[in-house]
Amino acid sequence: MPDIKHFDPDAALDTALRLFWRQGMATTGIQDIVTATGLNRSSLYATFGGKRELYLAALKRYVELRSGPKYRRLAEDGRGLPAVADFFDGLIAARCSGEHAGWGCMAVNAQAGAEYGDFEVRALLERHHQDLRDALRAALVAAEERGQLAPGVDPGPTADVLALLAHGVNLRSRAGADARALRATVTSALDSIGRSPAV
Amino acid sequence: MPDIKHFDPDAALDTALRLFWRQGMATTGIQDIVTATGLNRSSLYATFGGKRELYLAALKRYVELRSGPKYRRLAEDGRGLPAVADFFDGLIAARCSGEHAGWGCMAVNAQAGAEYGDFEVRALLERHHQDLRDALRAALVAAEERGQLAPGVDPGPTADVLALLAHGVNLRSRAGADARALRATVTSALDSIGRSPAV
DNA sequence: AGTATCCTGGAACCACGATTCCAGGATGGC
DNA sequence: GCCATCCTGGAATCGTGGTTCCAGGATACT
Repeated sequence: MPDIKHFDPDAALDTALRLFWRQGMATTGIQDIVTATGLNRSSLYATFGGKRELYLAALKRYVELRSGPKYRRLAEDGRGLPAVADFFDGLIAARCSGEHAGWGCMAVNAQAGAEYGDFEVRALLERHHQDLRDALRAALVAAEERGQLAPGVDPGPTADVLALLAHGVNLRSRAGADARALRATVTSALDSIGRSPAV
Repeated sequence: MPDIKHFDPDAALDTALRLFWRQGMATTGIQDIVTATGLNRSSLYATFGGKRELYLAALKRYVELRSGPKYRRLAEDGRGLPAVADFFDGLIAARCSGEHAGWGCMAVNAQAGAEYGDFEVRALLERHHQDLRDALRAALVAAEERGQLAPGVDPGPTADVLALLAHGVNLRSRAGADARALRATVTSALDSIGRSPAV
């Protein structure tokens, strides 16, 4: 091994990830990434290959490191509806405050944008959606076992409803939607599937 | 008036609209529009001004001519929940079949994309969302008056939930989601707010 | 019929997009 | 300490982006 990289590829990828997340792939130039990371074009290309590969790596990183853990925790949390409520609370907090406020969900953004033309992107996003759906369903099954669900509420379709709701939250958060308003909306949705609807 | 346009501006705008709708603003080039409309760059610029103005006009046209009528019909339909169900049926049909299958909603796409950086685009989309929300609320108020809603279901927050759900449907339709699956999801959501939940 | 006005066609313009290439420098094994 | 190997910096390349300009042609009023 004659020479070694003078920078941290993971850190660089994370910087690129943030740019793609906020601005989308089409409107983020290589120059933007060069400027933000501080490293040179040559190093970028030598390390990641090209813009498409870089975006793909960033999206994969997002799905695995940002979404993945949240979904896994939801799926493994056995408390039922409280777990679902906590999941949405965390989601709204992450979307409306802190460093990434107003950025939405990178995967949702990609789905609505032209990035979606890419075959591998499609596959990643499809799996991402299924992961969310499955995690919600696991939590709802737990809720059902604990008798938390109103009669006639089926975990499967309800998980689909909540997954679409989460997509909606992600989307609206980009518009700078108020966190309290989003929480109220989610609460209303969860109330209508819970055992004793809010009186 | 010495000379008159040799083409129909509305038809040209509609062609541009379809391109922007499908591909987004960033990835649609003026050349694409020139090719699709068959008319010349000069005519395009003389008529619409520039890419940004053209996109803005297309988006406004979309909101007024495509979304607007649907929302108005929903708001004025006094039947309550059946009106909401019909609205979603029509939405899913339009998103999953016909000429625009898999295109999603232009407004939703714009919200997730970089188009959203533009001030006027933001204003248009915000109003678009409010229109949807208001229409749903009007329909839910009618449902409440007719005693169609389950106890504890409030038209206001529920309209917010359904608006986010609609956004989710629009998003997923771009992924080529199955129309029947989407209908089942929507049915599940509507059942949980209706008077007698599916047994 | 003449003419001022506007529209059309095509080329030209300029900036910025992604990508590649080459020289120079640093590294680790022998 | 030498050398093959890889990394770095910056310039160069080539295509494409949006936009503008000008000559030629068509029009409607006088």
